[in-house]
Amino acid sequence: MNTKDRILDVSLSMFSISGYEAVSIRDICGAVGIKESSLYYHFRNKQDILDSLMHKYENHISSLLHILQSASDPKEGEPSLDWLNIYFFDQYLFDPFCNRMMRLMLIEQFHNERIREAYERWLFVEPYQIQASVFAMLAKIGLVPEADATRMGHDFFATSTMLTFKYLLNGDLTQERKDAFRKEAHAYMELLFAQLGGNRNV
Amino acid sequence: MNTKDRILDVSLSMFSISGYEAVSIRDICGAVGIKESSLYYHFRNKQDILDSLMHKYENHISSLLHILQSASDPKEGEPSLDWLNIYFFDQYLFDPFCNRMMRLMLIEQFHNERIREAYERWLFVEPYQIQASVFAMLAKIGLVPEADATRMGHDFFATSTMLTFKYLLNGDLTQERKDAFRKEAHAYMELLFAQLGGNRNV
Amino acid sequence: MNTKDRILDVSLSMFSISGYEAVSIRDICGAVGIKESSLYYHFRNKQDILDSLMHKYENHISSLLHILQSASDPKEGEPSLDWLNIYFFDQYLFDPFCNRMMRLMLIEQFHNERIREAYERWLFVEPYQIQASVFAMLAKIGLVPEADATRMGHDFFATSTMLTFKYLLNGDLTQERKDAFRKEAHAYMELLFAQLGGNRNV
Amino acid sequence: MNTKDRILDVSLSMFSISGYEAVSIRDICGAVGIKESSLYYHFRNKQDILDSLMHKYENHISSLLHILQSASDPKEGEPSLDWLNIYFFDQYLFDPFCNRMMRLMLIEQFHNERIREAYERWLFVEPYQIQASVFAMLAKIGLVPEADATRMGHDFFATSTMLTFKYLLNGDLTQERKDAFRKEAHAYMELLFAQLGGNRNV
DNA sequence: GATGAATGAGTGTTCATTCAT
DNA sequence: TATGAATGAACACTCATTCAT
Repeated sequence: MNTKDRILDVSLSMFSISGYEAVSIRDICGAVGIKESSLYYHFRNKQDILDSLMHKYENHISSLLHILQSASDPKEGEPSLDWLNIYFFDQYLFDPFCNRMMRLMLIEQFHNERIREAYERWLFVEPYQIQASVFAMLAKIGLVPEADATRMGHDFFATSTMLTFKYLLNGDLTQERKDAFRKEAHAYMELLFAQLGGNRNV
Repeated sequence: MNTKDRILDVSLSMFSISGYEAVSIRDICGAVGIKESSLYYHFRNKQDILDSLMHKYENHISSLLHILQSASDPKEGEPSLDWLNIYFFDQYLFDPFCNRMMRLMLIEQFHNERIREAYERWLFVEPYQIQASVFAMLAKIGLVPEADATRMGHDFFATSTMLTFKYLLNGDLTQERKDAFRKEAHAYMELLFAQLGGNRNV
Repeated sequence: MNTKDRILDVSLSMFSISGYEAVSIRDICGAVGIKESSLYYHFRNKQDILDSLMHKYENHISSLLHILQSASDPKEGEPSLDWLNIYFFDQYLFDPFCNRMMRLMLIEQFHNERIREAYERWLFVEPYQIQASVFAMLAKIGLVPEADATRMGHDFFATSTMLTFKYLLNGDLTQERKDAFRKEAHAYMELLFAQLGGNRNV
Repeated sequence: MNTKDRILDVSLSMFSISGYEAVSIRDICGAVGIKESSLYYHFRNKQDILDSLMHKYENHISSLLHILQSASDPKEGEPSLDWLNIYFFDQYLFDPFCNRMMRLMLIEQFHNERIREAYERWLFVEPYQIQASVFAMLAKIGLVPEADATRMGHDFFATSTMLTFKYLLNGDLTQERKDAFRKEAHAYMELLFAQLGGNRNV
């Protein structure tokens, strides 16, 4: 990893825990192992680091969404818990970069308008829309009764949001927390699909 | 309001938006209208302001819980939407002091162990236990089937937590956000109790 | 002298020699004998020191002009070399504060518009107008032929300006330079009035 | 123009306005369009740029003096306003390089001994000697009475020095300022020679 | 000729805090 | 209760400069 990326990496780790203001350029450079003046070769100023992180996150997310979009295509039949585990949990919610960025947006939501909008968008608006389109798709392919799709989507959104804040954006992201999150999420999914009766590979 | 309380008030307003580190003694004193040196007559240091806020919040909450406990006593029959509106929404979630304190704990959750514990406790642990005891009570008085009490409690907790983070701890606490919260919460309650059939004054 | 005035005094000494940019807050505070942070109790920032000096100079000059105006009133007969020595030389051109301020304006004429205007005004515009009014007065009281007043004023202005730049705003303001200035100025005055013939107390 | 000359050109422009200290290597390289490290291929350090400028100026001046010396030789009869316009005004006082160098020496007169000496020499000593020799020559060829030569020389020096500081080393060197300078200088020359009576091509 | 990457020293400025009054 | 004056430590940042490529 080059110096610029190491600065970004270290900055994100620190910002996502202590907040932007509480982390000094000294702190970052000390952890990266460079002199303070060297940082300014790579970034115009402290704010530029934060902006670069936001930029990187937005790129990351949009490429992730592209993968998700094709992966969620129910060509192989139907969504499975594997899909949830691999794409949604491991590659997004549990992913260190994404997780730290969510924490950063959470605690720095008032830092500037860009972060506010990103926080609102990626923690609430987009997740809501994604579940809506997923459950609409499930209804279309007959896996979920049309009449229940909206309600089930709401519940799913509420539960995954609550679990995210409770386990993934609260304290250290330990294996215990990931496991607890996964366990409760899976239990909820079982319950959800149990309501539908029938046998399927959730 | 005396100087000490004005300092606390102003500090909370600022801390809950910008975070502890980003707010300086200068900022606080400027807003209160006193010189920086005067602040040290009322507080030992900056941390002491934060500690006092936490102390005040804990007192506030415990007196609120006492009221709630007696008020939620189903002597008058059963819980109603009035109860939810008055005690839970207006006096807790929407209350400026409580709301700001929740924001403060949210964005300063890593500041020290006390705040971490309070955040964990008041945003996740206690709300979960309260709903659990409420739904247990509802089951005991026959309003809710024993078999459904746990699941309904879970769902209620997930929904109210999600709505809290989405509407009340995200951006300014405007009337629009309060209304949106109330509307969605009530709609959810209707749905929840509709599952039970029967007529009641929820 | 209080701290604020000592800061101004030291700053002027340094600014007028090395220029604003070349003098650091560290330099100033070192010479004054205070810590750098203490300076910011008295001045908002470095620029504020320069602004205060300009403000002080403008006040000083205008009060000086008031005195000059009444002093130059030819009630006692006519202007004399004493008047020139006391009011114009000693209290203005040779005065350490005024002299340093002129140097400062000279070398910092491009620093900002305020200094540019002051430089233009106090080194060229006002001196020209003052000599014009003085020679007009001399003509009115018959000391100088009407026909020669304008030309003599021009010459006087040219000579005193040249001498000022050559001796008083060039290198250290030593006694030698002051003496050289006074000598040449007096010689010029003798010459000037010699042209008029007659006997007078110049 | 090669890179080295472009650096000198840009540096002089900036130094003569803001002063040596206020102009950074960054500023210069930004304006030239090279990276900071590249500058050190052409100059040993920042001071070396200033030294090169002084060196260039001294060369320029001495070659100018050679031309002047032969040109001022009254072989063609006598000095004319053309001579003044072409050699003294256009090629010296108004010349962008010379003008900027004079400003630089003016505002950086305390930077080091070399600049102090150059300032003293080229703004006061040499101009005084040149006029002295010119008027001596004029006296020798009978254009000016022996008795008046010294006084006229003094006056001429005073006026041209004053006009230089007032119009050419004060603010931007606009066409207006050049015109004002030329107009006043010519008017003064007319006056000076008018005193001598007779007819000549000044 | 020019540059990418780095650095030690220094810049102006703000920080929370102290203390005599 | 409140403030004027001060301070050590830290702040983000810029400086001129170096050196391998």
